[in-house]
Amino acid sequence: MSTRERIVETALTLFNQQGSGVVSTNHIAAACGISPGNLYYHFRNKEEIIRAIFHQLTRVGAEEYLAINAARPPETAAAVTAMLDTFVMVQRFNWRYRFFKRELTVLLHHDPLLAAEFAEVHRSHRQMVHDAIARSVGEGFIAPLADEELTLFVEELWLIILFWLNYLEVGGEEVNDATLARGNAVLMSALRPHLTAPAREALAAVKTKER
Amino acid sequence: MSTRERIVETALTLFNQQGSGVVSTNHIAAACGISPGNLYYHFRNKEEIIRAIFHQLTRVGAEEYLAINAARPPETAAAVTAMLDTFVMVQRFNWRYRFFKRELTVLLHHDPLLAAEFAEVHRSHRQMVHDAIARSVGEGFIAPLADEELTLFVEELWLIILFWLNYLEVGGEEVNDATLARGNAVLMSALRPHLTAPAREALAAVKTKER
DNA sequence: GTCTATAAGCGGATAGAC
DNA sequence: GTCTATCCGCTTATAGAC
Repeated sequence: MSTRERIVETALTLFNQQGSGVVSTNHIAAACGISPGNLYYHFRNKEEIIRAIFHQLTRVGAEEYLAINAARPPETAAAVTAMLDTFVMVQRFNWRYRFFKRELTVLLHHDPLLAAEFAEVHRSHRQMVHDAIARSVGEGFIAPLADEELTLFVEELWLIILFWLNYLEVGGEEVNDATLARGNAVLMSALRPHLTAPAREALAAVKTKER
Repeated sequence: MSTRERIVETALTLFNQQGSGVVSTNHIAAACGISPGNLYYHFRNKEEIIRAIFHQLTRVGAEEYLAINAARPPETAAAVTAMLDTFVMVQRFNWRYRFFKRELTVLLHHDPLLAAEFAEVHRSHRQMVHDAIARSVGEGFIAPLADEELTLFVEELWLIILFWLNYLEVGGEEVNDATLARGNAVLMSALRPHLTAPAREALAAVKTKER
């Protein structure tokens, strides 16, 4: 692994443990076993390291999402399975980059360049949720919605996905498999009133199989 | 206004504008027109100022909530009106103390004492939402729910209320009357599938009257 | 690419006079 | 209650040798 990559990985670990605010470039260099000067050879400043983490996060997230959803067949059962798998993937993903989500608003306030980049990714991800729901309506998995209702529904789902980890943390709750699963349960609770009868059956079938 | 109160108000303004991370105690003292030493006479450190803001926020929030909900009559129309008024109140409230919500996870990570205090308030507020929904079920305004479903539904609503402002900010959207109103629309969208027929009629009546 | 050394500045916090 | 003066520690960032 190159020095540059080691800096990014080390920074991610320290940021997750202690928060990016209290971890200085000196800390990162020391934990890497390199000198501060060397760190500044590879990165202009701390913001640039954070942006590098963000780029990695974006790339990895897209890959994992596509691996689950790119080629799923159009059956309701497959849709339900893909949806549940995606929920789990997103939760694990958020946990891996937890400092970023935890400090998101502060980081964006601090670095306008990062804010612009994130806003674009944010919109495109929300669009992906929108497309996924619209496709599911077409497949008879979700009950039809007016355009405006669909937009609000997507925002609701996307907000839960984005902030569940923060919700746990501000409530003083530990992040573990049980609390992450509860986040998925909240998502399902938001989704349930919109499911069609076949989807409910498919969901029940998947759940039965899991036991 | 006492010096202590002026420090708290000035700090709130500066934190909202620039973020608590970049505003130092020196900045606050200068903006107050007092010396750094004097500030430290009134507060042991910056965390104590932030906790003072939090205590004000908690007190004001409870007062405003009770003013709307304490003595509402048990009719469905009154329940719908109180609910809508509460949504608007909460949005304005979050905006007034926006730095606190924006930086919440970071602030709590930084100050275990604040974290403990906030967790308690958080639980009690969530319980208030729970009680309000349970009462509305009793009044025939919301369709009956199993206990587990009710808990998930409350978490869903509470999460939207807590993080709508953050959601807007991370998307690079301006916070204004229109985007705050959209937050209320998302809340209504989450609520709508659970409303009973009389509640839908009452809601439609209120909306018609508003025009 | 990597190191050492160091400049320059800021933040938190306190002592002691008034 | 309020001020002035000041200390300490730390961070960011750069210069220049190897």
